[in-house]
Amino acid sequence: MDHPTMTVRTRFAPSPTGYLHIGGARTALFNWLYARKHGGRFVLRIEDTDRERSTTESVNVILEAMAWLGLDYDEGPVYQSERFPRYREVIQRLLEEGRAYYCYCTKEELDEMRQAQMERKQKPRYDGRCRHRKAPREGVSPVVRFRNPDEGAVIIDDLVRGRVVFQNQELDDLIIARSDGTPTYNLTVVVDDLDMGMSHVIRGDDHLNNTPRQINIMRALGGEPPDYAHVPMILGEDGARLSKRHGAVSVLEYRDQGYLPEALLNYLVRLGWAHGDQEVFSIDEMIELFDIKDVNKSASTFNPAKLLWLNHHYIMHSDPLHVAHHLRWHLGQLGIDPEAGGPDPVDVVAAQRERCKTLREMAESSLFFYRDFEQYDEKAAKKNLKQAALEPLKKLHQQFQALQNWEPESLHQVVLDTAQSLDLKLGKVAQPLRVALSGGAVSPPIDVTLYLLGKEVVSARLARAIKYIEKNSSTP
RNA sequence: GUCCCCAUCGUCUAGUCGGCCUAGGACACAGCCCUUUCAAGGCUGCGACACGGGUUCGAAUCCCGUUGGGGACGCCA
Repeated sequence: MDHPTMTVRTRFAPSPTGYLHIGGARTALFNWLYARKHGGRFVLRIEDTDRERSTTESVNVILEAMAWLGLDYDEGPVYQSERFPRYREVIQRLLEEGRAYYCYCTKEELDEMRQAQMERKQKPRYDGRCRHRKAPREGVSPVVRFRNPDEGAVIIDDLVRGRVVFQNQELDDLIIARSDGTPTYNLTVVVDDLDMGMSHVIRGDDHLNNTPRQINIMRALGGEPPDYAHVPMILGEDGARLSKRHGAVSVLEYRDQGYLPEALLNYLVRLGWAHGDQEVFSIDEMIELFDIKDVNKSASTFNPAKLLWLNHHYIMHSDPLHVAHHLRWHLGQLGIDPEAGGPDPVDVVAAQRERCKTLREMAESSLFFYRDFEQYDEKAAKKNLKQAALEPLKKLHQQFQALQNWEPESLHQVVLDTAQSLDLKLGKVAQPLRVALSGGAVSPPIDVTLYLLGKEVVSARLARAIKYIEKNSSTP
């Protein structure tokens, strides 16, 4: 099976008509993993033969998403729009060899035919009425159809589905060139998979039905079909195919929401594939353990909650340096330049990672480290910044100003001592302090928060809080 | 409608050739513990072999059917 002489070549072939979605990303991942595992080559091909719908903007978004995911390709991107001469040549050859013919049927005629077939409860398919037409029809620019075999069957030994058999009678003569001469999908895929020497075609389940047609064209061209692997679809929570209405489906949207690429990859690889009870896989482990033959046959439902859990896991357990790299980007999105002042993002990551499931969330709840908050959280202030907090805060203010070494341990001791000396429970001191410093009721542990903020900022914010209490709790 | 495919907890899944499965893990959910906030962490609980027939000493695992779901049927890819 795995001939050492035969190098594995896989490809990801999106059509640039939108963003890179979750399902496409998983297909890309599977292809990438398979190539990497076998020391093969991974090719990126842009299927932009439909000029109406393809945009360069969409190409850029796809490339950006691939780069963010870290799915690097060894060849490409190859643009099908640049290979039209080659497709024309192949179409011409099929025409000359009688494997294809011109069809002059109008769209109206075809619609009629289909409708009639539907009414007869038949599968709508082209009946081949132009197969033997000799003369062109006036005023109609023809399409080219592939002449599909009438008899026999196409057997596909799919790497994930097993053997699937299609009767040629079920297939019709599909269009391989539009009336404007441009090639269609089923032709370009075949030509490219052959020309590019693909050894394995790993793609979505929705292409399973196209496969026998493609194999027939390949054979007509004298080519040997690659191995196919049709991976199951990803469904939304309502059981329908995953789409925009199920929430975020674009890869870059996940980036923007604060997901780590490795978390998304890890989630995706576990959709339809498992290795025992293991849930977390590093990229290297995926490459080592993944095998397309182990992919499940059934569709799986996209579960955002589990992705979120994985993301949190990666935030907590990855190298803080790495997480900080991504956090910087998110801080930047919020208009913060961490280089311009404030704590090192690496320290922020260490302080925040338990309580933030996304980097976006972490960036947002870390804003107070980098700039003054506008106002106190209403509830938190009402509960904590009241008369009773005045004395503790004043005392803390003094103590901190007098403190020589600004370290978490000594800061911790100050808070402890203050509470003790005032005969208060720790919460009565720490919580008002937290609100004074962060503006809200939630922050990293108070000593860490103090430490990261620095003496100057702590002093200023305490002064602000004291003033706030004095102003607000003075009864008129 | 026709063809193709699929079927284990709410979700992702484990379940090597049928026995070790009174079906395991993870997410979610609930409760308890820990606790200076929020978390994190620990423990416990809830919860599935779609249904009906076979085959067999024995089936989640094999066969058939039913039902349910998905996909394809385009001068889209």
